[in-house]
Amino acid sequence: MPVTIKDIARKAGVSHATVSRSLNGNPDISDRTAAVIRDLATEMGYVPSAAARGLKTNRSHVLGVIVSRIDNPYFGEIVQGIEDTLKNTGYSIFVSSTNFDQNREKDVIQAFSEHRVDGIILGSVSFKQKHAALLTSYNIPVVVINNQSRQSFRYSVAHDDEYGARQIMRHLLELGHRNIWYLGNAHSRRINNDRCRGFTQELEAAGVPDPQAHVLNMDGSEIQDGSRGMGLLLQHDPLPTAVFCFNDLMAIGALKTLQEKGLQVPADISIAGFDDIAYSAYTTPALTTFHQPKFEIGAEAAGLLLELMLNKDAGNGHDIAFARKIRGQLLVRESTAQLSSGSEVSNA
Amino acid sequence: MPVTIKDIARKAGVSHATVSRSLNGNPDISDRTAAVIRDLATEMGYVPSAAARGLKTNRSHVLGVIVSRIDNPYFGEIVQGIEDTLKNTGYSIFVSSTNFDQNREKDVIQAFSEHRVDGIILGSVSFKQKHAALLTSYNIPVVVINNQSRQSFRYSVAHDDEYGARQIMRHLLELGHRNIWYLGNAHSRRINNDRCRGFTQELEAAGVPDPQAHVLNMDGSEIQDGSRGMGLLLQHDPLPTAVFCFNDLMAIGALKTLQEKGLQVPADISIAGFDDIAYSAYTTPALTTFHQPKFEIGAEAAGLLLELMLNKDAGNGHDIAFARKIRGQLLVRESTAQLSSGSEVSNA
DNA sequence: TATATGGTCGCACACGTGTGCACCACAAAG
DNA sequence: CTTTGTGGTGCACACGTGTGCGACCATATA
Repeated sequence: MPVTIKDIARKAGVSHATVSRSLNGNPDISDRTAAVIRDLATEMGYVPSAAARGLKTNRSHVLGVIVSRIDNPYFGEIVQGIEDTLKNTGYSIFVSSTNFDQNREKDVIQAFSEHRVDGIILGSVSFKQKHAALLTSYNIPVVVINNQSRQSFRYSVAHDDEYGARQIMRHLLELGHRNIWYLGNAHSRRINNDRCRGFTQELEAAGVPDPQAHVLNMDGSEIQDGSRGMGLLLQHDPLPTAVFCFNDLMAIGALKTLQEKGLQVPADISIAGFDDIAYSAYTTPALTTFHQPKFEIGAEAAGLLLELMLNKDAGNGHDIAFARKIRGQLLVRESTAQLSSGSEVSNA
Repeated sequence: MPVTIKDIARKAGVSHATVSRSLNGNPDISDRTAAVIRDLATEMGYVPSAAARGLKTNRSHVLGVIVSRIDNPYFGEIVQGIEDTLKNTGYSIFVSSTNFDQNREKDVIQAFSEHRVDGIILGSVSFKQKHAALLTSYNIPVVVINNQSRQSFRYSVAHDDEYGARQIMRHLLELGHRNIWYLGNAHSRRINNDRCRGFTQELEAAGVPDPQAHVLNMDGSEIQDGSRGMGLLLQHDPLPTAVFCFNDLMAIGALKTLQEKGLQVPADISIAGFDDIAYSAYTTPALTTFHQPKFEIGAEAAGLLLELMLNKDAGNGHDIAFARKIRGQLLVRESTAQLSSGSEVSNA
């Protein structure tokens, strides 16, 4: 039903080839003819068909983005970063969530490949090995963000968790704390390892013996995990003077437990989170945390993908692996404080 | 580069037409031939081209979703609802954010129409009249969620804000409160009007004189607006015993101000929010609010869109307007409490 | 045996766009 | 005048898929 270049050609008394060339700025066409046709096109409300164009050019001008859930604010920021860097490039993006479902993973890949997306950004946590291999088997660039699956991808963008953990620890150490615990999450191995490594290495550098003894890993990273974990830590004697939590959600859970037990934060215990999710600024007390620049990570991934596609067009082999680490920033708020001599609460 | 039905045809010794019919389940083809071809297709890793198919069938199997920002958790939940209802229908979705930018609005519409999306869901706040008209000028179904623009659309899904506001107010009235204020947001006219109407009507029904005198509208709905608004309310004598805030963000700002001023919530003042955003459950005290079912709203919009497209295929004129209101649920948490006789704090 | 019937399948065209090559008109050079 | 060059445009095919129509063959019926 929409007007086609043939309609324009008929009205202008030329062939559709001439219309095609005119609208694409082909220099073979005389300026006068091109101008006439361009005017006619806008007047008739011509909108090119991406399907037909893609059929010829083998480029869909569509990118696929896969996350685990879109209603997770963490991914929301990443996707926003992707979209903002893509907005003037002529690319549209498919957004799909796998919801941790393997069948869904398969369906999403199927849909993406049917539409011949020009590239894919993988922002999901786990991705089954088989599906990851399937993805790379198509000859299109794939960029993975904070890769969690066993499969390692050629192009990746990730947050530098170890660096972030070190900053958190230096902050706590500067405040005078030595009896610090790490409340971790055994489920996300890679991330947890990086953050835990930052924890132990800084403690060792400060001369604290056996940091591994001060690590407690939970089976998840939700609020209730933090809450329960803090309950366990409160059974130690002497009590920790500071706790570094795997992420902000767990820190919020920790705050809740401490409040229930009548302990003051940060007077009795300092609490630090990680990631800087939106509402960590509005807890009481406001959470000290490490800002993970999710928006920038998404933007970086999109930029990398654009570059890869450009190279592909230019015929350059893109066989150089590329792994970019992005660093965030320490955010000192109200949940951490100087270790005061009286704050060593005994449990006896 | 991918295998086509012609490749399969060559290998099977049949015409590409037979392959096409086999894969589409056309009964003209013998079961034996169809089975052979289907096996061959999967073996060769055939993936149909959506572009070529769309060119013939005039159906792209793509839907467009427009929101103002994806990193807004409110829209994140809506989009998740849309995606979940669409996941087994064979539709993929473009997600674009306008970011309140008119040029961006235009670009998004352009991209959608080039790709010939089969339908559009509009979850954005404001949409310029001209662009809204442009959208409806294409002959594809458009469903609008919580419409904020002047343009009225034929098909809409919206949250019943007036109903929600009434529930909040009945809750406060049952707790014994009479000196209740509404802290509103002048910027979003339609929503604010609905919520404010619920406020005034319930107060009138309870016999409270001149409810309009207890309305304070701010120029926005962010945390700082709630914070500032509560500061203004604290200059009244007698102080309100309860405040109904336009949304949760403003309520959080209000909580912050009260905490700074040393007032207890809910002992001194009860606070209620609206929308039930994720972190309203983790403020101290946890916020009493009204749960707006964003996920269901998105799902309902997607379902409506599917139905419209089905009718269009069946040739039924879809000229009956359809406006669905969705009702949420009161969520009583810790920020509201019974009016105690001693809680009438004087400002003198 | 001739005809009708029904089941299978191929031919050929179409969708909207891009592009190599040939063609034409015209100007400049011989 | 013919030849050569050049800028502008059309012809025809291609991309991958769907589909109306007719061809072909096997079987049943008269």
